[in-house]
Amino acid sequence: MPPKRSNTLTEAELRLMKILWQRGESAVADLVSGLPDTAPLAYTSVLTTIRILEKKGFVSHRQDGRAFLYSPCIAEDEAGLSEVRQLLQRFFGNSRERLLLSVLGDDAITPEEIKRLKDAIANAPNEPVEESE
Amino acid sequence: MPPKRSNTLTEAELRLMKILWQRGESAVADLVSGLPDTAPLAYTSVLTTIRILEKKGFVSHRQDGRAFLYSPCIAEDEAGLSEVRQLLQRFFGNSRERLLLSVLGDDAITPEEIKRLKDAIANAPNEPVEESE
DNA sequence: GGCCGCTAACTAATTTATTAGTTAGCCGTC
DNA sequence: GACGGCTAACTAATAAATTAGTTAGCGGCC
Repeated sequence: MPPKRSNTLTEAELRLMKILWQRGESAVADLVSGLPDTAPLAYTSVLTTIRILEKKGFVSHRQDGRAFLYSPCIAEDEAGLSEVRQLLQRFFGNSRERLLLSVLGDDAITPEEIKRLKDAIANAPNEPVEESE
Repeated sequence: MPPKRSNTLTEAELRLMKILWQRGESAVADLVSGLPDTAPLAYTSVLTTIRILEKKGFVSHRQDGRAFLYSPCIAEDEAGLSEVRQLLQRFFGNSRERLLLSVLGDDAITPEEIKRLKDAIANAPNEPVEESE
């Protein structure tokens, strides 16, 4: 059995999604010009990747004259959360506590960051936030 | 440019690493029998993957009679931390706070989990842990 | 001593991921 | 009305990932 299509964003896909999240609805030419000069891509390369993103359901398009305008189907936050859940499942037995302990135990963390984490969790509600009704 | 070899563990690779972390030094036959009956793999499939893991530097082997015994080169914690850093870089602009806010904002989190996270961070030192000297 | 079974090594097949070239259609310009 | 430039669609090339078959060597068993 060959590898099945990833449900997460690959590097090339994420690069495009970041531009879309930043710029909003964009034509392919916009995406090309939105790429950093240090790592440009050919128009056709971007087109190929964005069509894969559409097949995966991460973006949709509408026609505008001759060109297609692409929009993200999920927000950046949602994509990040989806990746966090993936990580939780793969490496932390779905334990958010174990994930947090890993973050806290990282030698590269600074005291200021630890303080910010403490503040963030202090302000967290004790119940998960309900969807507005 | 084709995709460059991932620095992270793929699904097939992670499955084997988990067995190695659990069992410690193992022969290929041990890995095969350590796989769940619901998703077995052929001996040669495991062998192929474990050799890729060795090429990537995740495992090393020593000879024991005719067989090779494979051991993990990194601990499960280290591998998890490495993935967390990857996630931070890819989706959270290297902000641990933004990652934590994402975890806390997950609808699927339970009040008990939030409490455990609060406890965990309350017990965290204000300075990153120094290596023992 | 020759055969059986286990091992690692090599080969193979399929799919995804990444990058980009070629093609064909449309629209405006000269 | 033909040409140039833009577009999407199609094709292509390469490497990685996943799974597994084939080969060759070595040791033990009858």
